[in-house]
Amino acid sequence: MLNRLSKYIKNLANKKRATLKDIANVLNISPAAVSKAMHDDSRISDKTKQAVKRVAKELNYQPNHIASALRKGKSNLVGVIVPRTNSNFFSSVLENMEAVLNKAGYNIIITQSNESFEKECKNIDTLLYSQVDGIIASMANETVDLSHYEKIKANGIPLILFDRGENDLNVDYVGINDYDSSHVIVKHLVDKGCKRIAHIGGYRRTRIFNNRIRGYVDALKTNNLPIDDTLIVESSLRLEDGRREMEHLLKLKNRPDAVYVASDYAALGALQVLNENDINVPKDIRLVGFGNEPFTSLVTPSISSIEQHSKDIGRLAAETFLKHIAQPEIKQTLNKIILDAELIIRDSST
Amino acid sequence: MLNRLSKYIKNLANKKRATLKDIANVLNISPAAVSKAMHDDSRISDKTKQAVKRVAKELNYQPNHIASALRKGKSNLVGVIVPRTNSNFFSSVLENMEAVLNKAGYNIIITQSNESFEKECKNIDTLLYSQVDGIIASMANETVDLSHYEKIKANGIPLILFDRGENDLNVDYVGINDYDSSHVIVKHLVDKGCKRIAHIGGYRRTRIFNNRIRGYVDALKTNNLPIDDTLIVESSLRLEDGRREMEHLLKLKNRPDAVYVASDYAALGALQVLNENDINVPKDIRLVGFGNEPFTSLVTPSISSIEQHSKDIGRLAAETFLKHIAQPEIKQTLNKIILDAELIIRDSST
DNA sequence: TATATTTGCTTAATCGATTAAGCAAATATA
DNA sequence: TATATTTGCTTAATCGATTAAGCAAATATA
Repeated sequence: MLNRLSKYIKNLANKKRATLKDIANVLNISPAAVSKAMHDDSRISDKTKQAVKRVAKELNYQPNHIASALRKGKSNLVGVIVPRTNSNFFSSVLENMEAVLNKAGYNIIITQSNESFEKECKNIDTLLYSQVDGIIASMANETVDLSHYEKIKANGIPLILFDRGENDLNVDYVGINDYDSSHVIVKHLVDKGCKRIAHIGGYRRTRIFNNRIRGYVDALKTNNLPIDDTLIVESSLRLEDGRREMEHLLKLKNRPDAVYVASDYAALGALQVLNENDINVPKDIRLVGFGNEPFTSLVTPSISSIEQHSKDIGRLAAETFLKHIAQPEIKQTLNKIILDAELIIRDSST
Repeated sequence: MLNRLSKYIKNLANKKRATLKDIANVLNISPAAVSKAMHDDSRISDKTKQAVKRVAKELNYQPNHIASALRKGKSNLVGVIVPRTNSNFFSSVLENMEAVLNKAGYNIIITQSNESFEKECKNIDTLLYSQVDGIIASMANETVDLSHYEKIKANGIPLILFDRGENDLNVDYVGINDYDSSHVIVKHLVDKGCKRIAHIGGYRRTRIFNNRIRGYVDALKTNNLPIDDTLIVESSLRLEDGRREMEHLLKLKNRPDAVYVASDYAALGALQVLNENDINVPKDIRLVGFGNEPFTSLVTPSISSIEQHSKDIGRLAAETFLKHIAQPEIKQTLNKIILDAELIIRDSST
């Protein structure tokens, strides 16, 4: 046996990787016995187990996950689709998602849609080809047609959405409460004595921005404030959109005394315009952003913002996937996990 | 044949996924012929190809990449290891890397080391188990021992390092020229009339920070400026480190007239201290950071910084991998691609 | 017309790991 | 001592796709 072993070790340089069969040959037993020994099957003797493990180490054996995936019909891969990774929110979600899934023996394949419907379709195809055991996704802004997501459901693997979801799909969802966030912000500003609160929002056709606008309008009603359509604007919420809309709001006869911006980037643009016009923030106009991007605490004055709990969202989305895997009999139904948003109050609104 | 087809379509609900065999059964030909037809083999008639493709569509056939990977000994997966995704630099690298690899039919598995040596070892094991066709990595700060990277080379798959590399490994590397970057920065500050240039750097034990310090010292010599050890400090380069070291520099009898900080976060901390002490930037003290983080253009005054060409690094690392795959006969040798760093001049140093 | 070549497939093995079924030897139980 | 059970393996099939080898029919060439 020692001869066989040393022969095999010599061949290591030539051979690619050791397989179960190689170990079996060294020990003169069947590959089936080796497989069982590696998995500590109770019907294999301790003596054999020890021998197998020793030889496995000696040959630097590494199991071929692809072969095992094919046989078991399980790849231990989870596909993830995000609009982009180049954002603090999404990269933080991914980080925590990965941590949870890794612990459970899963790896993730990350793909980006770049907010494009077409790319999103391609990503789904790619992930299905790769035989992923499930898909966790946040929808692109462009996406309206949902047939490609139905394809995932038709494949019989779990689909979990986060942040950007869609009720019609009837799948699990993890996200924050956009509607309530607006209430928290408006209440905070009212408490500070604000009476004319403007809202620089996103486009209503995107669910999350629509919810923020609805929340804003309802919160004004709740606080007995009039609704003034000139104080509600829709935009793409980039930095320059924030600048343009803030300049516009400053030209109004009756200026607002607070601005709630639905994105931190646009909020920063608004802040730049306010600073340039020597308008004191927060004394003259109070400002609140959304997303708690790192720079909100770095600029002067620091910007109050909504923390989206990216860590929890990543963790919960991963755990939801694992729950489905553990109990495959449970049919996928609409099961929403909505996290309470948290307002981080900084200098711009104190 | 129509009967067979409709039978199969009916079974779709029960059956998981259609396979080559299913298509073969419908058309009453062999699975081998179906495989060849799908790949447009010249020895298959057009009639059969059309029939196969029609039935494939009808049955919603999706090739099982795992089976094909096992047979072909090629997973079309590339493993990537980054210290973290939660950084503008790394997420941008990943984005561009993915774009190039996707086009070539590869998917990427992203793992994070969190700057931990132990996690990095685990990541490598995971990726090797997954039978990746290659690994692209940026080393954790903690990593000194390189045996786990040798394991990748022993496996016979290409290894490409970027940003954080190591000469001893003798593998391809893509990164910027840290040493030259320091020269560019020092020259810029000298051109602006600065005579006492301080350097808040990282720890010398990390290769890239060591290179930046060496570059700074040599550039001072080149410009006939004296080297003053009180103006060189090493730190972890977080925001609070920048604050502390800047406060320290301000207490010197002979204050610097410029500060070159080896990270944007520390540079921001330094800027905050300067602003708080009513020191005019750039008039009294000029400031330059490193990394071109998005916030450098957002703060007041905006911070000059070094663009690390994350897009190019991602693209080049991916292309280097593809080159190795295309020409497997080429032995892996030390092949460095060093990009010229670009100084983005902003208000803090004009 | 006789032979050579091409076309269009089939057959059978393979990539590694896993598992149901089964068998002989060892041990336990009646 | 005779039968039942347990232990420790082996045999053989399987997961889907791919491919080398081969064969018969069709077509081309001499």
